[in-house]
Amino acid sequence: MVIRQRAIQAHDKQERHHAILDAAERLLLRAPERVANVSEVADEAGLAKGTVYLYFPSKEELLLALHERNIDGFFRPLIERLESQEPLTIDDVFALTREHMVVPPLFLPLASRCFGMMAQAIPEDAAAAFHERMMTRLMRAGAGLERHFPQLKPGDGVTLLRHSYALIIGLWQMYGAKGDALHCPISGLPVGESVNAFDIAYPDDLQRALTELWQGAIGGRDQGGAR
Amino acid sequence: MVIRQRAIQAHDKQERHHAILDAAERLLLRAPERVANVSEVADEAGLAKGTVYLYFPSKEELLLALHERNIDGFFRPLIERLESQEPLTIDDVFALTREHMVVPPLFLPLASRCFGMMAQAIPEDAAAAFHERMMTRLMRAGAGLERHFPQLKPGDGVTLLRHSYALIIGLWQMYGAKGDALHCPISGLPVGESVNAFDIAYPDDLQRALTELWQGAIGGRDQGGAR
Amino acid sequence: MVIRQRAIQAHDKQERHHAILDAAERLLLRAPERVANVSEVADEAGLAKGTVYLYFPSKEELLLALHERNIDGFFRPLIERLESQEPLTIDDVFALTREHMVVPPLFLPLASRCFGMMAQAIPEDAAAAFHERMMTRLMRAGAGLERHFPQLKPGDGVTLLRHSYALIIGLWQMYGAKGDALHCPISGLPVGESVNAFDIAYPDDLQRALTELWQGAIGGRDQGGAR
Amino acid sequence: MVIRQRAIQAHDKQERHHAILDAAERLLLRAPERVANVSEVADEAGLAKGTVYLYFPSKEELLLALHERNIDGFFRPLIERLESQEPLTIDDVFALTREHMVVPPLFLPLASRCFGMMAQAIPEDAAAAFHERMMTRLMRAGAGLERHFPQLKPGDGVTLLRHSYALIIGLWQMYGAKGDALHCPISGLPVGESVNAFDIAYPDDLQRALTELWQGAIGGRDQGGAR
DNA sequence: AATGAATGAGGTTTCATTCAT
DNA sequence: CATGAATGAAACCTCATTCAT
Repeated sequence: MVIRQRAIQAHDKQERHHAILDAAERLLLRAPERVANVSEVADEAGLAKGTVYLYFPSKEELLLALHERNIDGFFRPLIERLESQEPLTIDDVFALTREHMVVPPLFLPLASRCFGMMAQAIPEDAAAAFHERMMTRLMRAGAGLERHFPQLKPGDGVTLLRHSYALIIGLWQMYGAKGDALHCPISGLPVGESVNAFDIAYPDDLQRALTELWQGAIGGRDQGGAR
Repeated sequence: MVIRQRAIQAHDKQERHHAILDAAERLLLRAPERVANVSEVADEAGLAKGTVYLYFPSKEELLLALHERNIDGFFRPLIERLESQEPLTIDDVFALTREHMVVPPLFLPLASRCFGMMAQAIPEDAAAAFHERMMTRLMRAGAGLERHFPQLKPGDGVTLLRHSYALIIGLWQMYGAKGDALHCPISGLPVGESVNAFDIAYPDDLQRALTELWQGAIGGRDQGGAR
Repeated sequence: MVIRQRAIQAHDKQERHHAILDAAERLLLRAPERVANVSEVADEAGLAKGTVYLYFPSKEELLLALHERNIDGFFRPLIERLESQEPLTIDDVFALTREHMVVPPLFLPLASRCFGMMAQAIPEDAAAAFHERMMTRLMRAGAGLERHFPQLKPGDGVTLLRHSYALIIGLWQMYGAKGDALHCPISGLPVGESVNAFDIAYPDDLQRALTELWQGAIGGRDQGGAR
Repeated sequence: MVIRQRAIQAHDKQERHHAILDAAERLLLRAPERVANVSEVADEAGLAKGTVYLYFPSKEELLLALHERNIDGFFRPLIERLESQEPLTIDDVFALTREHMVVPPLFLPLASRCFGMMAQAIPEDAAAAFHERMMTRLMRAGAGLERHFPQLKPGDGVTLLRHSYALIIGLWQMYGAKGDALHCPISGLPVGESVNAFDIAYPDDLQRALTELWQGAIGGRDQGGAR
């Protein structure tokens, strides 16, 4: 994809921002385990290497921006749903999770990588700004959760979201980058034919784990959304 | 540390194996966030770089071996306890977890790193062998768990261990390498003073998360160890 | 600094020329060791990067123009003084040198840098033009010198100026950018406490060196200005 | 030149050290104005890039080492001569200067470049060590000078060497990298045919400048070596 | 068995300059 | 005239691994 025009309007810049993220996304989809270098991203976006650095201060912040876009793709509909009047069950939350985090092939690998990055490769201030935005999302969603599930005491909503996220990421890591075949729970390696006792895929495994977590936190799932 | 000149006896080789792992462990303890390079490990072990490669086929497999040693430090006492006649409560399991996984400063950072490695840097066959050994441990522990907690159906023990492990790792990653201050659940960044609603440390947070998971899986914790 | 929108009159162009040089000068004063990049110069001048290139064909020629302005600040009063009827001593020349070359913090670092540039970064014709202007100044000053110091044969005035300039620059380089503490004569490094035999600062050191040079060329300094 | 053997003996390492310096020297001779990159140096030496970094911690320190080798080529015979019983004239010193600093085509360009480097690219401790060695040489030579020229008071020998070195470098810079044709005294540009009033080459010009400097410091040259 | 010298791929970022608007 | 978005060359250094000794 070759972009010919210059991005002079703020609007065009937004668009170019997105175009670069899109390029990174395509590369990541093509080879999720590899960390594409900026050269490849630029090529894929039809831009010069230097141009990418006009839009993102470093490779790491580019990846983080992509991750945040993914995150937003989950939180935006979740919050919207939570803040609507329509009642909501645990299964509705799980469905949203599946739709926006589990099914998109990029969310989990990228989230996993971003954990490692934040600590070392993202400068303090950029990290703090990202953090701020995350917190806002999280607290809105947590508060919404508490409204829909009266069993949750103040603060429990955020905690539950946090624990769920931990489970989603932690469990995903056991399954490795493929995400469909069963992997060794601790090594993350695919289970060979000789040991197929736990023949279960990540989505179902996660569903079960989350159910148990939420059951422990909220009680029976049937109570969800009760007014 | 001075090493005997040559390791010819099998026993000596075992010893040198351990000496290298010890060296890697010391370096990792000294700087948990850094990945020591092979040179440093060799120096620390009082050996030459090439010698390390006589005992470990690659840097990654060295780290994996260290991780497995840590894992074993958890599973050995757990299985021993599970296979003894003495009754056991959920809290006993949690206490073992804390003692062997949470408190040792190396376990979690290394486990976290190994997840990333397995997918790309460990060759198929080495991974399979590691996997085989892990499976054995896991199934013995899972079976023991099922014996002690009759609410668990066959296979549930292993599943519960697996989900717990996911939670332990996933949650730890949110707290970053420090492990004491609270970090943003999604960014992994420390929570500033302005947002201190979740002022809780990893060990307590994990305890709560595990409790809810096990409660969901087993029922009230008071039922644990019931005969 | 706000600049009038467009420079159409020749006068406005001159003004903008100066504004850019002023900006470069301010930046250089702020961080003498750094080479400011064109972006910074443009920003400091309140202009766009491209605009700088309307006034200077390259970054190097911009620096050279600034250097020439500095040079002029020395030659103009020197020539004026030499061409006046008032008698003049060696010390008068040294005082002018100190005032216009040694004291201004920019002269020497910039002169030093320009030497390196001329050889490789300035195109032939621009260099020749610069050269032409320099020659004019130099010969006028040299001739004036010969008038005031009859010991000097024709051509000696220019030569003496040339050698003095070499000494000024060469010695300054030994003292590095700081210019106050003594540095190793050959390495340019500050002399540590253990070797403080030559505890002397650049201005005094230079004074002594120039005195000796002029003494060798002219004879005793007391003969200067003799009629 | 391909080097096949490994440098295991200390002696071989010295040799390889030299081989790398030789390679850098050849490249510099081929294109004095260019700064060869490490890749090229390695190629020229018949080694891999990494190997060069085994012997020199950085490109800058490599160049500095080359410069020091040059410096040594001047100081070693100078000191030897000064410390021998044989009488010595100013002209003898000038002859040594010419032979070891002016004639070798690399000395001056490299010295000039090293001035710029020391300030920013050489780490403190390496610079200090270099400095220490320079000081030793300089003080031995300065003391020897004072022995041969009794007009010099204690400390004057070093000072004179220092000022001479400044003149050598400063004047050379005016002549640019070519070193033979006349260049503009201030711009460093070659003097075109139209302005050939100062038709003199660097070696002669330097000779004259040094003569005047030493004359100012010591007195008539005929007094040199007088007992 | 042990050593450690040699290898060389790999990826980031800067910034002078151009040119479409 | 003025802008500033886009370009892309250029060069560094690290370190896992190999293999000659």
